[in-house]
Parts: sequence; structure tokens; C-alpha cells
Amino acid sequence: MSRPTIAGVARAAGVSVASVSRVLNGLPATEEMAERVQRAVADLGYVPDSRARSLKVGRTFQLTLAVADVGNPVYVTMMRAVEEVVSAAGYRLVVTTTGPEIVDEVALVRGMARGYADGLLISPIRVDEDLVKSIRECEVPVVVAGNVPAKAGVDTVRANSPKGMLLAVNHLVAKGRRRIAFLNGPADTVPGTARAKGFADALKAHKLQPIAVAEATDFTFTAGRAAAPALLGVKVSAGLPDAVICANDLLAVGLMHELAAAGLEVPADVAVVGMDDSELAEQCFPTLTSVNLGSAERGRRAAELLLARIEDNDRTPRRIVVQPSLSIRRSTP
Amino acid sequence: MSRPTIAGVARAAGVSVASVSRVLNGLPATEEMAERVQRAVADLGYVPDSRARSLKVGRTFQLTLAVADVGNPVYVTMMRAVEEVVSAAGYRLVVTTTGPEIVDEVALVRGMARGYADGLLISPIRVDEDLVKSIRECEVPVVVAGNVPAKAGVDTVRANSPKGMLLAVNHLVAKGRRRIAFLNGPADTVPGTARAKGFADALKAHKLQPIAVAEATDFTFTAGRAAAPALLGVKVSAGLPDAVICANDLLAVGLMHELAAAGLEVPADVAVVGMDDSELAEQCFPTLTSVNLGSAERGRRAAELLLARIEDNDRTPRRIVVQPSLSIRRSTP
DNA sequence: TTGTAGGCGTTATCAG
DNA sequence: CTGATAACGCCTACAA
Repeated sequence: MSRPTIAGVARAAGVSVASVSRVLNGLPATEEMAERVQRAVADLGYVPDSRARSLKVGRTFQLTLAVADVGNPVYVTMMRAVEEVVSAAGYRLVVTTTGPEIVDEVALVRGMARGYADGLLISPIRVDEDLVKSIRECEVPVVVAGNVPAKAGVDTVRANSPKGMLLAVNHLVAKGRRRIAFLNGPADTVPGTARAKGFADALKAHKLQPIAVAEATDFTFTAGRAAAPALLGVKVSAGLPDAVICANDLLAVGLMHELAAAGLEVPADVAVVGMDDSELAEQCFPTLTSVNLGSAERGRRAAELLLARIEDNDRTPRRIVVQPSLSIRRSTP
Repeated sequence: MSRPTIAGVARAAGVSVASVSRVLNGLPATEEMAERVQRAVADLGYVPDSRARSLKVGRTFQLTLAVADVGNPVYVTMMRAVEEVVSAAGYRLVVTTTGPEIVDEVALVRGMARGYADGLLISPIRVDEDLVKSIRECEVPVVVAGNVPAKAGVDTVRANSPKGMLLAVNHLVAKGRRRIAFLNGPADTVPGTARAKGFADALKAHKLQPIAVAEATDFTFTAGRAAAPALLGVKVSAGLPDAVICANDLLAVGLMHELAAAGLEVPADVAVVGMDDSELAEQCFPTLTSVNLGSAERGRRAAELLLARIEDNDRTPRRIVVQPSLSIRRSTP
């Protein structure tokens, strides 16, 4: 006793499959016809097969969101925003994890051609020629939440991390901090390079020299802890920083643990600023001042762009930049 | 210029569609045949349509993992474990969020009949007759990570939270704490009821009375903060607790913030124990002693059960219980 | 080894 | 308004 098909329903209702299909899709039909079909559907517990349906109509009403690391709370924020927009439009959202490897992302984009979903929302952490190429050639509409060259020819929604960096530096300087260090993630990533440059520029704007710059091997809590000594063990001539800006919240929290272990107090001895303003920023202790790079808004707008492009694939690609703000909490004076 | 189909490849290669299909599926073929097909596939950039394929073969090679709240770090742990097992077996994992509403879970389970995936791994937070019914009647194999009545007739993998609770209480008592309170999540949830009973029993085993019990409206950080006053504002006759066990890590972290705000020190004044032993437990400050309910192992074993059931749907349902352990950190003396 | 043809479950077209 | 039937893209007997 396998799943009932539309043919079974038709037989049970004593009508044709075409009529069943029509009733189910709300096309005009007699009162009585609708009645009979509905009953048969209910009796048999019939549920249309989405594969067969999408094979025919060419749409799956599924959208894929691909993120690098489900453990990064910034994606939680983004995911929630995307989910809201997408489900309001009648689509299902499926989330897949790519991991940090770029080849996995390329494989994912290429695999979209297989008809799993009607569109892809991807937030790549590393970008290379292959990825750009795969995105440009992708069979289904793609929207990138992040920075990808214009020649990829896709809609993008990205953060303005240089400006975010400036907000952070302004705030620290206003609070009297001058010995500012930077804890970055891997420099070969898109956010890594953007934030490194943003940091350098922001300090320059204040005519300050960086006290120290360290690079974690990953945008994770563990990597943040591991990289902290590079900031704290600086040679005596340079001295300790009185503030550290971190490329994301996870790194910041990792750093704060090492600061505590080293007997340094936040913010009294060292102020700490994170980026992303994720849920973690208010969960950690002390609560973390963090640059809000607009992850929720980026998610929302990216989802909207994707839906719009599914409607009309000929529109010229838009490149939206979401402006940052600073959420000030207890980790800065 | 839409997607090339297998027919296009056959035409380009000058062979039949059957031959293309065979080459692609690794069935015997001439060296030359394979050669020509491969070239045509590469030239056209052909990618098989998974919908058509699964419509024919009856399998999608996709598995669905449904969780209530992507913001709960315990699911991150579980997700990672599931992903590992599942992808090793050649399946794609898609994650969907149900939210706390039970009707959404039922809708999800029912919707599985539409052929989105070959199996469902669900971790329901609330369970009622409807859900059990939908699970029992589900067209595709279902494995429940959590507690569901045996009559649902499905494989389950669940935690032993009473025993976990006992580990927590034993630890606190060994450290000299006697005035133990409990911060639970909603009592109408599966984990909520199990943990409430576990707490009561564990205290009884030590012949202790609970100092206070509070119930958060949700298993979230925010709800934990909001419920904290109910534990700290107890009437003077009862006094303050010297330890609080929380039903999960998010609640514990929320509570710790309120303790700090009230000028109470952890663990000196109040010891705090969480449950789940999620990533958050070592990210928060002080690091959180937490009952490890085996989320990773539960995820892994649930995934294995699901794969096994897909292989053979006639096997009798197994009900696995994963044993807890205690991860001792700084939030307890 | 290779090709032909039928069918998976659905929707859309075209007669009635 | 309803019913028969041809696709959608693929796999797999079966035949050559």
C-alpha cells in the first residue's frame, strides 16, 4: 500500500485525473465535482508529489540558503530574516552548510542545476575565479550575501565593513583609547581582507598606528582563543593594547576568555569590540560592544532580491550595500 | 537556451539516451562510448535533473533534519553530527526550522509525503496525539531525536535527563550546596516535563527540598533572563539559593546575567549548572558546568537509525537512550 | 554492448 | 465544465 496518486483519487471519486488536478489547483469546477474530489482526497490521505509537480511546472517552490558555518550566530540572525521573507512568499527554505572549503561552495552552486531549488542565496566566505564562474553560469537565480566581483553579474547585498570599522575606532578613540589592536580572521577570506583594510584606514583617519594585528585561522571561538596570545604577548617596548577590535563576535568572545585568563579586565584594562552584533554579543559577559553589520537586513533584502529575480530574470543585477551601526555595550567604557 | 537534457547529450554524442544514462550511472559500456558521452556532457554542461531522476527511481538522496530553533546551540552540535553521518552515506542534508508551534511540526511531517526527502529526522519540543499520528502515518521513515510514545512506532534516540539531573545534583551536593533551585523551560514541553521530574527525584534522593522552581516561557536566553527574578526575589524566609540548575545552557546564561546584575557572584554566591553542554557553555563567562546529554551522539545515532531504516523499513523500531555525563567548569565551585 | 519504448505522477492542451 | 492525452526528464526492461 504505497502512496495514493492522483489517478487513485480520480478513480475513487469517479472523475478524471484532469478534474482532480483542477480542483486541487483551484481552477473552475462544479460545486459537486469539488465536493467529490475533496472527499476522495481526504479519504485516501492523498498528498501531491512535489517532484512530479515540479518536473511538470518547472518550479520547486524551494529556496536554498547556503552558509559556511551553522555555529556562527551571525548566520542565525540572517537565516531568521531570510526565512521570514521567503515563507511569506510561499517558498520553503532549506539550509545547507558548505564548510570553509571553497570547492564545496562551487560544488553546491553547480549542483543547483539539478533542480533542487528555484534559487540560491549564498554567503561565501572565500571567493575565487571558479566560484564566480559557477555563479555566473548557475542555472537558477543566485543572490550573494557578501562581496563578489561585479562581473559575476549577480545581485549582491553586502555590508560596509570599512565604515563599521570606523564606527568602532571612533567610539574607542572618543573613550580615550589609542593603543588599538586588531584580531582578524583569515586574511584570505572576503570579510578578512575587507576588515583588515577597514581597520588600517580607520586608524589612519585618526593618525594612529596599530599596536598589534593578529590573524586567527578561522572565524571561530576556538581560533580566537588561540590567536589571542599574539596580541597579548607583544614585546614590552610596544606594550599591551588598551582596546582590541575583533573581526567578528566569536573571535571577540574567544579573546575575552584569554584576557580574563591573563588577569586583564574588560573594559577597564582592555576594551573589546566585536563585529556582527549577533545574539552572542548580549549573551557573553561582559556584554559585547559590537558593530552591527546589518545581518538581518542583509538577509531580508537578499531574500527580496532573490524573489524578484525569480519573477524576472532579466532585471539588471543590483548591488546593495547595507549601512552599519554600533551597538554599545559593556565591553567598552 | 535552457538546460540540456539527456536527449540533447545523446544527440550531441550521436548515441541513444539509454547509453548516456548507462555511462552516467557507471554501467558497462565501451571505452569509446563512455568517451563520447563524457565529452558531450562536458561540452553541454549537462547536469541530470534530480527531480526527474527521483521521480523515476523513487529516491531523492536527500534527508531532512527539522529542529525547533536554529538559535539554540545544542542543535548546532546535533546538526554537525548528523551531517557527518549522512553525507558519508551519500545523502544531502537539508535543515528546516519548525518553530515552537506543534502545528508546524505536524504540517512538516505531513508534508514529507510530498517527496521532498527520503527520510526525516525530527527533534520535537512538544508532542501531542496529532504529531504522533502524523509520524506514524508518515510516508517516509522518521526518526525522532527525543521522547515520543512507543506507540508512534518509530526509532527514537533520547537523552536520559533524569540521570543527567542526578549528576548535576550529586555534584552540587558534593560541593556543599544544599539550597538548590531549578530554572525550567515551559513545563508543557517534552524536555520540560522530563527535567522537572528529574529534578524533583534527584533532590528527593538527597532528601532535599527545592528552594525555588521557576519556569521560563521558552528555552531561550531572553526567557531565562525574564524568569530569573522568580528565583532571586524569593521571600526572605526562604532565602536565596546557593545553586541553580537550568534546563538548558541558554537559560543558564540568561540567569547568569541577572545574577551579575543583582550583584551575586558565580560560583561564590550561587553555583550554576546548565544542560546540553553546548558550545555556549565554554563561550560564556564564567564557563558553565553543564550536563552533557550527548547531543552529538544522539545526532549520530539517530542518523544511523534513519539510514538503516531507509535500507530496511521492516526492522522493528529501536529506542535508544544515550547516557549523560557532566562537564565541570567554572560556574560551580 | 547498444537502442527502443514505456512509465514514474503531475499539469496543460485540446476536444467534447 | 469535463475528460482523454501528451509532455516534463529520466531510468530500465526488453529486444536487437
